[in-house]
Amino acid sequence: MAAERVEQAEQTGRTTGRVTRRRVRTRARLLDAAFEVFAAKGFGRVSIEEVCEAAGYSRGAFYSNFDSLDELFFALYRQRADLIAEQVSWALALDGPDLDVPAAVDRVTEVLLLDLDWLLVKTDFLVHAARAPDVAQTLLEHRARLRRAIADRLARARGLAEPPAVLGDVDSAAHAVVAAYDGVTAQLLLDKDVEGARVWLKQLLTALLTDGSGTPE
Amino acid sequence: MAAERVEQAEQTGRTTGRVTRRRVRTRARLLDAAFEVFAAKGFGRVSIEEVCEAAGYSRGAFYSNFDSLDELFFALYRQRADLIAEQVSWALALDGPDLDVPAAVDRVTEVLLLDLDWLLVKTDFLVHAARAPDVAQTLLEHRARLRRAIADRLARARGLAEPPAVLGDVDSAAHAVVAAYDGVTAQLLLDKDVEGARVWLKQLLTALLTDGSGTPE
DNA sequence: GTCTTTCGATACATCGATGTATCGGATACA
DNA sequence: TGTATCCGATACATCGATGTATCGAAAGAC
Repeated sequence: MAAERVEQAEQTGRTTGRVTRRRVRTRARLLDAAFEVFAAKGFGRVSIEEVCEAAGYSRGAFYSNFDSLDELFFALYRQRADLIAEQVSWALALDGPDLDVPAAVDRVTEVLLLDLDWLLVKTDFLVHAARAPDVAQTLLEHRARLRRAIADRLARARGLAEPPAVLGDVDSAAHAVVAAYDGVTAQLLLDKDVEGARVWLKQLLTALLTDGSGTPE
Repeated sequence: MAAERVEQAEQTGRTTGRVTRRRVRTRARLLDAAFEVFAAKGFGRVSIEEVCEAAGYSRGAFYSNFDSLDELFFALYRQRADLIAEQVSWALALDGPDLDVPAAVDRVTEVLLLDLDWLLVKTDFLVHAARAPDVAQTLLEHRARLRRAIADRLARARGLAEPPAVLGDVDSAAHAVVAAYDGVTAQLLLDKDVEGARVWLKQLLTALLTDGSGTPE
């Protein structure tokens, strides 16, 4: 029942009927608390009560807003993922019509590897999605959108800049960019060296996106 | 107490004192069952009892062999990871002194992306390790060994083949290989398209390891 | 300000998982 | 084959988490 209410609210964008202020606040706080707790302990080791405690609410509040931890997790992921996606497309759009590859790589790298906690939660979610086909579907669509955005950007730049890589089309290149990101993430989750990861990702991306001929201007 | 016994047994490679046959068998069966169950449901959603049931034992057997699910998980990871590592170094060593890059890539790719269940468990373990520094340490060492093996192989091939990539040294190249592997894994976990992933990984690796000048012979 | 509706806190019932202690059968060794 | 040891099954006690039902208080409508 909690889920239906929320759905309704999201459809209108505003609260429908008598769905209200207080609710939005507590829902937001629950989500924030969940983020902290999930990041710290991992989705699999968190109880509903822990989330509520961290948020300063009782379980009553939780069950009034969500039906299960899974649902909350999903909502949390959507919220944060959308936010990141926005930042990325913003970073990609910064240049004029022609793209300065190294600069764009720099900007995107900053955004993507900024928050270790987010990477933790995101990876947790990946593992979760890997066993829930419908969730996986959603995640795949997110990833596809991201790739599309990158591919579009690269395509626009292609005419002016040098040929990009050994990878044939821009789609492959975009695919490679995402793969590199995921790859670097894995290492980062273990060694926690954010700066190192950032440097390494930049290096990797430039290697993938520019030909062997050196940095383009 | 279960842990100490096991440690002892692993040191000698054979059973010490009165540690014995039956034990080894049930331990192995518990590990196999754990693999299945973890792959199917994810580490976070599995109870000790479920593992025992799948293995055809009672919880008594479990507590006689392990102290916790975490310990079993760790043991399981080591077992399988060592096995894979062996297969990989075998695949790498197949060529003579000089390396046939595409062929080696083919072979390694077969080994690495063969078993979807293993990827699931492995990723679960990564997420687990990301929050347990000592476990992370072990995993990092595993990865370092793998990179070293790749780097060594590349170094031996370098003299004869063409310059490899835009990435400077062989260490960077090895690093990139691992990153590509992890990156492709993420996608594979979602779309479950093993063949596609294999093709894509090959493409990515050849792009990283051979210069833009085309496939080397 | 009142009145109605909604939200969230509390209390309760239940369930499943954990860990331990104990015991009977299996196994190695003489 | 006898015997001492080990292994794993069973039973039990406990704990924590879940979900629900109920109720008082807050918030919006008028």
